[in-house]
Amino acid sequence: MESEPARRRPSSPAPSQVPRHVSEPGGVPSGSPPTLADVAERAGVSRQTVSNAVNSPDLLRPDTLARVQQAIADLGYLPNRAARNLRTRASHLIGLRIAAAQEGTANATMDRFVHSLVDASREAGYHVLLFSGDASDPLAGYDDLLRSTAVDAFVVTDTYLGNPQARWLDDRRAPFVAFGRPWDDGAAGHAWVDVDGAAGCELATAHLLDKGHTRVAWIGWHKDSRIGEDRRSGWHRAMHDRDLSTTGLASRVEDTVTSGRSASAVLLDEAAPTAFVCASDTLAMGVLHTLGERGLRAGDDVAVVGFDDSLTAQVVRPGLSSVRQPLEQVAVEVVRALEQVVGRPRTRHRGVLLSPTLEVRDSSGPVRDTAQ
Amino acid sequence: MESEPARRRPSSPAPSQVPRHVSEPGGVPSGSPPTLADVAERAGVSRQTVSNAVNSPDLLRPDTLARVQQAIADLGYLPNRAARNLRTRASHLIGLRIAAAQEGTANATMDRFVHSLVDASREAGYHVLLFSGDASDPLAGYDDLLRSTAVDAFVVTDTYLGNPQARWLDDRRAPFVAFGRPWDDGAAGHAWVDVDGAAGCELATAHLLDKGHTRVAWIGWHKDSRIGEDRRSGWHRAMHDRDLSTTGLASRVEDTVTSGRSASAVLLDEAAPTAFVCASDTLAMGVLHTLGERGLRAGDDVAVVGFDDSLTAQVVRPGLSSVRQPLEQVAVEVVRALEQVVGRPRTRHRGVLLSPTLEVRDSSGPVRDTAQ
DNA sequence: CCCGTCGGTTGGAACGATCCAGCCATGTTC
DNA sequence: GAACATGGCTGGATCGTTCCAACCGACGGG
Repeated sequence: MESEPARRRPSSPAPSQVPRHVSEPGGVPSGSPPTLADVAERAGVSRQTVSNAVNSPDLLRPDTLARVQQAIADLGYLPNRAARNLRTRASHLIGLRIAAAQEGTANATMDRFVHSLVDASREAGYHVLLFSGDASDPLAGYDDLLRSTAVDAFVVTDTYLGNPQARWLDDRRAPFVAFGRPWDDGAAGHAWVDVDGAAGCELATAHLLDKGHTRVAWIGWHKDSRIGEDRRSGWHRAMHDRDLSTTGLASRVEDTVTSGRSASAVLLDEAAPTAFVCASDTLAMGVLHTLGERGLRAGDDVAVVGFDDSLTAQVVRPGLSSVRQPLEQVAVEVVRALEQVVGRPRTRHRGVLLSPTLEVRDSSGPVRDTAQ
Repeated sequence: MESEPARRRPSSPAPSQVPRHVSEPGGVPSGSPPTLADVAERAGVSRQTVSNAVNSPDLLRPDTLARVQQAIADLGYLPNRAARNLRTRASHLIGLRIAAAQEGTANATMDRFVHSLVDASREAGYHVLLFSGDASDPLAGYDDLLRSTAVDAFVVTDTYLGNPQARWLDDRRAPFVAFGRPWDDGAAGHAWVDVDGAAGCELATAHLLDKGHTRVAWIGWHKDSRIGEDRRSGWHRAMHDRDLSTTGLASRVEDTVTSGRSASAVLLDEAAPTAFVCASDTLAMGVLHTLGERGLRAGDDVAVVGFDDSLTAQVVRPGLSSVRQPLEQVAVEVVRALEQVVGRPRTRHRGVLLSPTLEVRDSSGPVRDTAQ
């Protein structure tokens, strides 16, 4: 399926170095996989000893351990998950709900985050289970997975609309970590990890101011978006730190390309900004449209910075400068918090706030030495 | 939904035995979730009868069924996955390996597919378990999940480099469905679903020819990419169907924006095409760059069509016409095939080939009535 | 009247792991 | 030297479900 040319070749020619249990005529395993009891018999020990060899090797005498490990290798034994899950009341699965993909948006944050989370989880011995639900019911799906003990914990991502999930999960003592701050409820005691959007926009704005711009406009989301207002505050702070006025320079719209396009057109007409900082790459793309329509060159005539460092920002021309969230790091922190949370919910946890970085590309232009 | 909060009250005829999952002062359930035995006791039947009520309701007498269902509802019972998995030797989980995200590429295919697969799976009673592995070892991860019986089946996606996974999984009799044809091995008996890339490119090319273009160039991937060659053949076929020459009009490069940019520059200089069909949106973006540099207007002066209908294609200006894979449909077919495959591997399966569609945007321009 | 059939229901066993109490040699202590 | 602690290992019980053989009352036919 993948749109990827066959650049690399499979390195090893014969990928069949896997030790299997009872080798058969064709070298192909059949029948049921080996169990703990099989290993125990082969090694001449009890089941529990095999279990210990797997889970707490330090309990065994070195020679016994070696004998058991040999038997495990011979048979290609791996513990049966279902049995282990049943006994330990844990699934080693993390539930992640993915919302409907946003077509027509440049947003690729989720994709990158999911991948990072999968990687980070693996190192902690977890796998990621995906489920979906429509945006109208933020709770759908969680309940069933929880009651059927299908997952050990959740990672909650869509906290942008205030997060009823957080409170709901907290009420049921379900272990979870949120990617996103508990905007509504400062007293919420659950674990969370977030990226400092204000700092990101401050970074972007300062970058533009350093280049000599003085009239930097903001295009963001509606006022009821906490994330949007947070990001906006970064722009506002950077401007006021240098005693620059922001009046008439801000616009709040929907997160679509056309909104960004019309908002930037209006701003250019009414406030004559020389640069734009946007709450998303989607909006920034709208700005680029406007500039193109007016024959203005992004980067040279008017600078633009987006937010999310989407794939689009990377491939569009001119390259779109953008604030990049450290999603790999977020995932690591989320998993770290998860390990704290599992088993003992309801303990208070500190949130983790990470700083984004700025990817500078041509849309924020070459260095200007002189202002105006 | 079954998201029933703890509003249930202990029904009027004061039950002497307190159900373990009784609602508490705060309305918050605590302790361990109710089990089959709890439901059985409350309904005054045996465990097996409750099990039947859940799995084969038609075996019960209507009045018994009603009584059991009432008890289930009262207690908010949901079967424990681990126990069920252990007994039935099935996890109701589908393993999907996601490769490292490709930065600097417009590709968002995987994202869309994952989402579609999650939706399609849910309707079939499955969940999707993600795992990862680096591209160097295409087999990593599969083995462990298989031996630990963590998943029932796999969906294999990265078949672009020939798929050693397919053969390997086939050898172990592991149930799986491939998204992507078995290019190497026409005799492969496993189930697969794929999108007809050739048809897509033929569609794109015919669309351009209909608009009056006669010199339509191709930018694709290296010759050892089976997918690339397949897509190319669609362009080739469309051209030859109308007795148009293709000599000097094709270029094969890596899947990067810069490759697309330089390839299109060379083609414009040497073969003067008036339109481009590309094997990916990434390459098409490169073409747009070249046009921009030369002051040519995409759509008006030179037409461009990409492949994948990425988010970038949707938000860039001018909108990039692109071949769109019916991933939702692919996911549905994959799950359908999966249901066939699970339980009885090694039976031969027919492949399913789906047709992509063409999303026409401004980059393939307004209708031209006259050729030339 | 008895036997066979059959729909509906039951209790015990099993799935494959871990928990837990206990066992058995060794040492250690007074 | 008896009493006790200790490291290393064992066997039975258990997690919560489904499979399986059997049971039971009712019904119909010979």
